[in-house]
Amino acid sequence: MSQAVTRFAPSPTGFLHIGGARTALFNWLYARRFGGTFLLRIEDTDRERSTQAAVDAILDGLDWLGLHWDGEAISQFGRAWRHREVVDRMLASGAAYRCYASAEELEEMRRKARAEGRPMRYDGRWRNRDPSEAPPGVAPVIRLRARQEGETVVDDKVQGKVVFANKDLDDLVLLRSDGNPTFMLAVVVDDHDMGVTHVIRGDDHLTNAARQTQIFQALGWEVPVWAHIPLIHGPDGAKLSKRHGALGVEAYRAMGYLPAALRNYLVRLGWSHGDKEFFTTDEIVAAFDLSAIGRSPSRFDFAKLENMNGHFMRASGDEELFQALVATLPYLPGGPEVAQRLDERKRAQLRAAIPGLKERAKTLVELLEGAGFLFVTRPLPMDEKAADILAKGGRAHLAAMLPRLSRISDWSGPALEAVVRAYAEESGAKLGSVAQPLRAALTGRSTSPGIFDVLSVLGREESLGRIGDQAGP
RNA sequence: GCGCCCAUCGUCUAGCGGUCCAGGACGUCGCCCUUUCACGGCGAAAACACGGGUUCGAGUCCCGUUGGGCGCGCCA
Repeated sequence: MSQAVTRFAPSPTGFLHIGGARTALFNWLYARRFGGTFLLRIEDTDRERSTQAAVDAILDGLDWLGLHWDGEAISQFGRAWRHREVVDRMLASGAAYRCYASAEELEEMRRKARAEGRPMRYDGRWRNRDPSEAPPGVAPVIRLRARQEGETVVDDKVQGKVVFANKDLDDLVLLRSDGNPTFMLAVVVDDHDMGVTHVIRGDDHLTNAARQTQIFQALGWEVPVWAHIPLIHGPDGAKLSKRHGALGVEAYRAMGYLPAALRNYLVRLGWSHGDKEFFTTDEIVAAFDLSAIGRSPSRFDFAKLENMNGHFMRASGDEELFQALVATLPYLPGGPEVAQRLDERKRAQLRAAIPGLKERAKTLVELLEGAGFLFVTRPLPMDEKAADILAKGGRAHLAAMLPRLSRISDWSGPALEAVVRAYAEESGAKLGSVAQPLRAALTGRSTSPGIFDVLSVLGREESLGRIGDQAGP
C-alpha cells in the first residue's frame, strides 16, 4: 500500500475560518497518522477575489495551529498552463467540446428550468454540433462530454456509497471563455499531479466529488479516496455565521485559546474515540481514523471550548504556559502594552505569578487579567468610600474589622466592598483573581489566598508601591 | 422545486440486535472542600424525532413522515 498524500486547498478570499481549520486539521492528522504527506494548495484561480493578505492570513493561521505542511505551498493559478494542456488533450480525444452558448441563452435555460421546477441543467446544445456552425467572434467555453446514461458512484469513507444518476449531472465547464480553468478542472488536475491519494474536505463538496469523478474517469486517472466531513454549524443549528464563531483562527488566538486545546476541541467535533475527551496531539494522531467520523453536522459550543482550554492551561507546565502567554501578548487585548513593559524584572514576577494564576484562568486573556496587578501604576487611586475607610484608621481599622469578616456574608458590607473593588478595578482584574497572586507576590508563597491579604495590603499604603518589587522567585 | 446527506440528554458524543429502565463530557442545579474566586470531589435533573414494518428481541436493520443541512454558476 502506497503512502497517503492529503492536502488542504483553501481559496484565499478571506481568513482561515474555523471550518477550514478543522478540514486542514483532519488532513494533517490523516497524513501524520499514516506516515504520509500533507500538502497545501492555494486555490487562487479566481483573480477577482483572491488577495495576498488572505494568503498570508491562512499561512499564519495554519502555522499558529501547528498544522505544518510538507514542501512549498502551491499556487493553483500558477498551474493554469497545465490545466489548459489537459483540456487540449480532452478536446483531441473527444472527452470535451466547445460550447458557444451565450450568457443570455444560459440565463434563458435557467429561467425556464426554474419555471418548470427543475434544477438548472445545461441542455447540451453544442454537444454534437459541428464547430463550423460557431457564431463568429464568440469565444467558447470548453465543456466536459459527460456520460448521460448510468450513474456515478462516490464511495466515500465518511458518507458511504453515494450514487448519482448521470442524467442529473450536466456537461460542466472546464475552461472559461477567457481560457482560464474552472475550479472543477483545476482540482482534478492538481490532485492528480500532486499525487493526492485522499481528498478530505467539507461535505458541501459531496456533489462536486461526483462531477470530479467524471473528469478523473474521462482522463483515465485513478480517482482518489473521498472523505466528506460534516460541516460545523452555529449554536442555533443554522449555518455558521460570524456571529457564531465562523471567525478566523486568529480571532481564537486573540481570545486566548491554546492551539492544542483548539485542535482537541475541533477534532472532537464530529470525531470520537470512545468516551475519551482529552488527547495530547500524539494521542490524537495515534487514534485518528476516517471511519470514526460521524455523518451529522455538529454545533459549535464556546462553553466547551473554554472548559477544554482551561484543562490544557492547567495541564501546561508553568514555563510552557509563560512562554505561550508571552508569545501571544501581541494579539491579546491589552497585551501589547504589557509586552512593552516586560523587562527582566517584570518577566520574573510574571513567571512567579503563573502557578497561582493558571488555576483559575480558562484563557490566556483571563491569565493576563489575573496578572494585571503586576502592571498597574501605583499608588492606586481610591474612590471616596475606600478613602474613607483608610482615613478612619487604615490598617488598624481594618484589623479591627477582621474578626467580623470571617464569614462570606460580611464581605459584602458596602465599605469593605468598596475597598476591594477599588483595588480590583485599578488592577484590571476580577475580584476573585486578585487575592492569590497578590499574596504570592508579597510573600513568595502561593497557598492560602484570601481576600484579607488584599485588605491588609490596602491598609498599608506604603506597601502598594512595593508590591512588584517584592515579587520574585 | 430537483438531487444528495443527516436525526441519542440544551450541546459534543458512546452505542455497531439482547449485557441500555441508554454511558461519558460541557453546560445547569444541589452538597462538600475553601476566611474570596477558581480548582477538585460527590450527587441530581436531562435524550433514543414520529409512525409503520423485519425479528423471539430494535437506539441499533428496512420503509415512510417530520425536521435540519448541503448542492444545483464561465465562484471556489
